[in-house]
Formats: sequence, C-alpha cells, structure tokens
Amino acid sequence: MDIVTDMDDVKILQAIAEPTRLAIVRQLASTGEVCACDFTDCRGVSQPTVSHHLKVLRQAGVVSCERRGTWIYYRLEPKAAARVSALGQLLAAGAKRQPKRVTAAVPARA
Amino acid sequence: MDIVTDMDDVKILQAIAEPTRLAIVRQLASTGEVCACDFTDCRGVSQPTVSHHLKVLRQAGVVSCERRGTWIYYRLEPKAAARVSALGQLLAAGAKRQPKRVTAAVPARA
DNA sequence: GCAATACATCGACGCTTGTCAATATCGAAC
DNA sequence: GTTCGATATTGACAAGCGTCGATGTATTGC
Repeated sequence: MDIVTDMDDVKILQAIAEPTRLAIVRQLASTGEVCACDFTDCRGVSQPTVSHHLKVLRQAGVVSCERRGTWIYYRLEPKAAARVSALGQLLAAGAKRQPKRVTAAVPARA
Repeated sequence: MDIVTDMDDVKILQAIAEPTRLAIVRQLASTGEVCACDFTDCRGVSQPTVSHHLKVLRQAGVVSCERRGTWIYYRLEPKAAARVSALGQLLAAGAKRQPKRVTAAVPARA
C-alpha cells in the first residue's frame, strides 16, 4: 500500500501549479498549520473558490485536514512534500551534469 | 535582470505538471542531453505535440536547446531546476514542523 | 427546538490546454 | 537550386480548469 506512481507526481505538481494553491501551500509551509477561514480572508478569492482549491490539494495528497469544533485546520502532508523534494533534487542533479557529448553528434536511435 | 517572482515558480510547475512533459524532463535529468527526435519516438504522441510540449518547457525556462546540424539537442536549465529543488526543500521542512498548537484553538484572525 | 457561523457542494460560465492533420521553415547533401 | 529529413507553426477541436452565486451540511451555543 505504499506504491507511488509517476501519475501521483503529476497530480501533486498539478495541484501546486496554480497561484492561489501555491500561496496556500507556502503559507502552510511557513506556519505549519492554518485554519481554512484564514485562507479565505488573505487571498482575493471567494470562499467557495478556496474550498475548491483545498479539495484539489486534499485529493492530490498534498494537504490533510482535521476538524476542531467549528474550524478545520490544514497542514502539509509529509509524503507529498518528500516527493516534490526528491524531484527537485533529481532535476538539480541532472542539470548539474555537464553535456556529455560522448554520444557523438548523432541521436540515440541512430 | 535576475528578479524571480512567484509567478515564475507557477510557470515552471505548470510546465512540469503534465505527463508527457514530466517524462521529457525526467529523461533529460537522467541522460543530460537529448535530441528532439528521441522524444517523438519514445512517447505515444505525434511530432507536433512533442514540439508543442518542448516549446512550453522552453518558454517556462525549464529547458534550453542548441541546434547541431539537422538535430536540436535539449538540456535542463539549472536555474529552473534550482527553483524546484528550493521549493521541494521548503515544503519538506514545513511538513516536518510539528503542528505547533501554540495558537490555542482559535483561528489567527480572531 | 432555533439562529449563527464555518465549510462543502452544485450548476453554470468563460478561458485555457492537449491533441492532431496540414503546412511551413530550416539545414544538409547532392 | 532541388530534394530530403528534422523541427516548428497554424488552425481547429474536445476536454479540463478556475471562478462565482446560490444552496446544502455540520457544529456551536442559546
């Protein structure tokens, strides 16, 4: 029950690749835990829109929530954060690699 | 000329958040440099579609290309890779943070 | 029970995106 | 210059996405 596919990565990235949702995630990363009502106030979007974005983030496994009385608190999901971190390091390592040129000037398939 | 906004991050994430483009980027990260024609073969999409995806990645600053004769070689752009890496580490650090609970059980805006 | 608050869902609307067939452009080799 | 292979661009289409107003659900406190 721990298999993770590439499609999960796409889902996570899609969830983060939107201005409002990235702002939400950034706020969660800096604050640790945020009440849903705080997102509604800080961004210039309506309450249903915030709720929709939070649902997208939830379904992608980027955030999780916990109800405490009237309020619902959101926090980052470590597994998703780890996936993004791993991908970032993969890309950074790949970009550092110097163009090898070992493969002559001919495409791989020849 | 080195200012980088949050919108750039969104652009980069949007570019990567698509199955075919993520596969392209992953291949670039592992191989270091790939000819455009190799993408056309490996994925189940047409040549114009690959060209379109490469354009999106180029405009987002995720990849750069260099012409060598008939072929065009693509590679990862270090700056974009660094941005993804930085965001990933930010999220990982934010997710590790234990729910503080210092803010009682009342939302921030009170 | 009722009213009030916080959040989710629904339905509809424009806008964007991924895809392809057709066509154009560019460089190499003859 | 012409032909050929590699890549880019165009135009069109369906599908997906972000947004909001209206409405529904759930919890608290009276």
